Amino acid sequence: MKPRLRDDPDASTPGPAGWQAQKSASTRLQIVESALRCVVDLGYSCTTTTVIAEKAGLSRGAMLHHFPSKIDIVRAAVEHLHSKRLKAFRKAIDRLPRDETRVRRALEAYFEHVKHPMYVAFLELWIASRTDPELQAILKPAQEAFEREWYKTAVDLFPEWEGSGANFDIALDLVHYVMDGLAVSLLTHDIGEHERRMVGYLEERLRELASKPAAARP
Amino acid sequence: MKPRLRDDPDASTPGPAGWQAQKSASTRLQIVESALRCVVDLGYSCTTTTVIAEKAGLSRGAMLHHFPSKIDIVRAAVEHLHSKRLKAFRKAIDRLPRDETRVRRALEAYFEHVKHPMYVAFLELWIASRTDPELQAILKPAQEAFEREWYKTAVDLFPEWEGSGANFDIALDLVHYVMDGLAVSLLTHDIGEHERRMVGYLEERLRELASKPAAARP
DNA sequence: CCGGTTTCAATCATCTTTGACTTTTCCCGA
DNA sequence: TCGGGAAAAGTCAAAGATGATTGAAACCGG
Repeated sequence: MKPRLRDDPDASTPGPAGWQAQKSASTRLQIVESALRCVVDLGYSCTTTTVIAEKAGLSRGAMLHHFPSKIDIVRAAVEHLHSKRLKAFRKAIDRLPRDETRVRRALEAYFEHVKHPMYVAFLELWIASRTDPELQAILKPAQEAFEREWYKTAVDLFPEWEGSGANFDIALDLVHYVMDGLAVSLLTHDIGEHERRMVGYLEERLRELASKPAAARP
Repeated sequence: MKPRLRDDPDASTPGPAGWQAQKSASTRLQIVESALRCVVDLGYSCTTTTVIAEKAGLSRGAMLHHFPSKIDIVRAAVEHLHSKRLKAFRKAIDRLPRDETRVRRALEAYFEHVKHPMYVAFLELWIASRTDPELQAILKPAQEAFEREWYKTAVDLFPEWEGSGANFDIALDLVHYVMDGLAVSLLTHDIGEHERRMVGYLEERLRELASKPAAARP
């Protein structure tokens, strides 16, 4: 029913060592991605070990061999999610041209980021972590790392803003808050004119903040 | 253990009809508020009938007499929450002076609104409703009603903007998205300088949108 | 004072989720 | 070819949540 591991094209470790054990990392990846799919499709509270195993195409017992407990799956899933978010974001930013369209394109890259199902998973986990200390202990450091990376990326992308004082921080905050608000809206209704117009408006505000005389950073 | 219903000071119906049945509406209110408290304190997924009854000070059986099923409690809780949000919001708006400080004060009123635990409950339910059709069927109409009311309130508060074309809509969207983003941020960390600064920035943008030449409404 | 109705309490059966345990299958090297 | 060990599958009991049922207590009208 399930193809042999050796034939599994999902194997992402091209290393020469073809251990059987090493190959079973593919199974772990399947489990982790199944868990994230469950969070997106069913919500965090319905993400039970049973459905994760079902969607991953294994038995529960097999899964609990790789991850002794549910929290271990969650931990691995969060790390995987964080890594994917970061990689996708950096990739999108790295291919931006260094011309006039940078602002617009960076905004749209970030907008794509929050439209992605990955961000839905993140929001589900984020909300759940409010009342789940164990999850919070896992998610908070990952998110803080992401935001630091985001800040660094922004500085890297707009080096000329670095000296522009508080305007730069305000711009980042503005993008952050508006995008989060958009993400929450997009959870329940499809994208429409309001959302697109807001991205356009954001762009104008960013250009304005970039050109305005620098406000003193407190 | 529980005071007699007749002595219950929570009774909000000052009508002359002192029916026993009428008074038991107080018990229903207790249950509903307990449910909302549970959503805020424990999250929606941990809001079980058992803890609701516990926090309300009744037995589970007694509670299930008033609300035959859990979804009935949720329905009543959503309606109560919606009503409370609306009333609190209108009250905050109605006492705003009609002077220059309107914009700032309206913003702060809305900020207070999203800082309130009530809004945490709403967010929890909103996220949960993404993957819970039954909850969505209850929550979505309530939220749409709230947003319509919000729009009407805004028009009422800033009548001179009504003719200012798309700028008015953009201003409302902007406030909406930024405040939602702030609310998500405030879920997990306390309010700080970033949040306050953003409210200040929002105020500037609203004044700008109000004074700028009207953009054609599409 | 009494009977009926409403409110409250307690118990029960069912279902789901979880983690531990046991068994079977498969891969690799000797 | 065979045996060791990892991977996968299946089984089990404990805990928790839900809804239904039954029994007790309080209140009202007559």
